[in-house]
Amino acid sequence: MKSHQITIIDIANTLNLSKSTVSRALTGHPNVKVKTRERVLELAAELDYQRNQLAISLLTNRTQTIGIMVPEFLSSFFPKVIIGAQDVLAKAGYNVVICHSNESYETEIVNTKLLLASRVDGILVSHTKETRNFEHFKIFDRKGIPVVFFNRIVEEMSVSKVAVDDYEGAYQAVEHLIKTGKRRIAHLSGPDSLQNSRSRLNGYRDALTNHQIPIDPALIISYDLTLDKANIYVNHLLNLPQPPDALFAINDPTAIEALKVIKSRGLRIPEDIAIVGFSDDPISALIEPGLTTVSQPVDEIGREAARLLLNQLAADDERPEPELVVLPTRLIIRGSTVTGEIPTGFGDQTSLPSF
Amino acid sequence: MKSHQITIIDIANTLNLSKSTVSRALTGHPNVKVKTRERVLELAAELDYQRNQLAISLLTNRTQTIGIMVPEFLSSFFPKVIIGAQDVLAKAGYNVVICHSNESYETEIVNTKLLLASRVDGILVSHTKETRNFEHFKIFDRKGIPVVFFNRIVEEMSVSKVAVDDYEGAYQAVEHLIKTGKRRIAHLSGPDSLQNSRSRLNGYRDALTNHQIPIDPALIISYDLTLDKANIYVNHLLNLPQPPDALFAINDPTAIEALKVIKSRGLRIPEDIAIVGFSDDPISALIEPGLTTVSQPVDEIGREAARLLLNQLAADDERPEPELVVLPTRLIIRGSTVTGEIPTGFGDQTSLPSF
DNA sequence: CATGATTTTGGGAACATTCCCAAAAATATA
DNA sequence: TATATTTTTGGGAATGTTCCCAAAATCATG
Repeated sequence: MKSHQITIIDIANTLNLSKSTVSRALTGHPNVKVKTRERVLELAAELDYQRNQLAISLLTNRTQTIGIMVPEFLSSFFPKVIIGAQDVLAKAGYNVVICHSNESYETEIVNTKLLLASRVDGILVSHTKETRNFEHFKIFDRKGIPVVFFNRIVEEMSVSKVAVDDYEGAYQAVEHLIKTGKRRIAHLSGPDSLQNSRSRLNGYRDALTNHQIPIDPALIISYDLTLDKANIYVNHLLNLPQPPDALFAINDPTAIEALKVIKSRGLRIPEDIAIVGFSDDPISALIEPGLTTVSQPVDEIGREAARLLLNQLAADDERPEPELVVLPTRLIIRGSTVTGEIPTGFGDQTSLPSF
Repeated sequence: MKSHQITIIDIANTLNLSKSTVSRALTGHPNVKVKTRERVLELAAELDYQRNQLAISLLTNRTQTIGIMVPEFLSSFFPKVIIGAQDVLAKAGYNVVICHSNESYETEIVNTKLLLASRVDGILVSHTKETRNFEHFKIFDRKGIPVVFFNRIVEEMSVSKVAVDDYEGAYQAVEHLIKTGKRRIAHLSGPDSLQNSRSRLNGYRDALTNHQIPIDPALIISYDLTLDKANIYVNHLLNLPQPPDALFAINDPTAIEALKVIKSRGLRIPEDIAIVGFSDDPISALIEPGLTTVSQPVDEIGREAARLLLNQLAADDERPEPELVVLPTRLIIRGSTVTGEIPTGFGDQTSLPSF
């Protein structure tokens, strides 16, 4: 049983004013006597009046709400992005609704309908690994609701996007492996449906080629990011007649899974096989050996995506040109690729939260 | 520029019907001719009509939205809770708005206002470690908006709550240490403001007392969960004239921090000092040695909290009695407390997500 | 075929707010 | 003091929907 909500009419009646005047007083409209405004504000505070955003939204057709859709949020990556975006959006007066599609295309479609139904003013999206058809996002575009992609971006849609330099990150990771003397470098890649997966693969390829190392297709395995399968693929690689002496994994969870397999087989890391991941998950600094990985400015991805969305939202006449922001990556070297001076594991300043 | 939204009036005009009839057809009201309903549904589908939830909310004073407020969501704990809750709530037709207060009392107050302004139908809350005054939550109660606490529960409010058996979990953890021969067991406790922190401390105390081990106040340190301080306290404990031979930490991040310090001092785990955490964070299975910890049914906490909220929401006449659900914990034994048969680290089936 | 019963439809109020325009009040000017 | 000007206020429409009640249409029964 929700109790009666105080409305401007309640205030108007008590003060013998019209709702129009009360509305003006509360919204800071200039045409209202100072004395009257004071009386209204005082009573409003006293009654703990809260303006009903629903009514305003109905009238203005704006909900001041942004939807953020991510494929999952169990790893620290997306929560960090969300926190960054939320911070920027909150300062601009927007609420945020978070959806996670659980890497399922079906769920993503459902979420899309949900966000449409709750009449969000815009959305920030990182699509699922299953998504190959983007019609459900184009609906937003057609309705004039701005869409910004981040992390996993969609080339076929002309909207603002935030990515990191996946190509360069991968290139540097592989180059680092080459410099430590590795020659048979395997790549556990992600699904072809993900743009960042394709870019990382390209970076891997070009780094090898530019260092006159032939590309061995047997060392490139593309998989669907289902971790228990990573296990199988790593074992497969290790069982090759000519097993790899290094592994560049599409992301940290995959790299960690590989690390488990390799350790359990009694191989030495990095002497027998070196490992590099991608994203610098907090776990990567804690395991042993510490995981060399390509870090991304995660928080900044969220902030930047939010800014691009606000840019689109700000223009009330005509949509501004879509923008593409590519943020830099940075190679973090730990014990999984080098021995000696670099402390193995536990070397980094990480801030784990408390619960 | 948002484009015009299709309304029931558009449909009514096209079909020469009144908005009332169209509304009935769409909502499945029985008093409408089958033929008419078909025509309406057909046109609605064709025009991609979406009912405007804002208008309905304004009318019914229900937003079909639930707020979830958590102190942080960088660790895997709260995201998992949120996923569980969201699943249950979505099936009951509710949307979810997520707020994180970043362990800040100030932010929590701001979030409270936000949720109040967006007229949520109910809230699920785990308060910050700073929160000692709960007036901002009582406002919801007074307005008839049900509140359910989980994980960090508030004793002074008579609302539904979901907790785990912190006392029993702590008791078993400490008893396990005693059984492995440890006698000087330290406890790095959380702030006194958290009910679960107090319960775990009680479990620790009673386990010692029941095994005729005197409680040494020098071995109990209560801290504010700021991880860099954990470092200091662990060093302090190790520097005692009679250092502890075991450490029971309030949570896994604290335990992992302790593990780092202990390893860096060259002590053996568990021979010199054993460690137990609380919550079974995915990291705990990956580090070396694996961390013995008290696991909680995280997903189920969220589901149960959502169910209790739905119970409160369902009764449209009078609020039902608040319920308290206490879920069981389970001790997960790993290499940080025992040597030998138990695999050290990497022993568990963990599912890390992909990004 | 008329009358009553039932099904189907339409009109208007209500939800809380803002905004436009007109009316009223206050103030300035002659 | 009368008139013009400015400030302040009030009334009503509009937003999109549901629900109630009355009106209209259809159907059944004698």
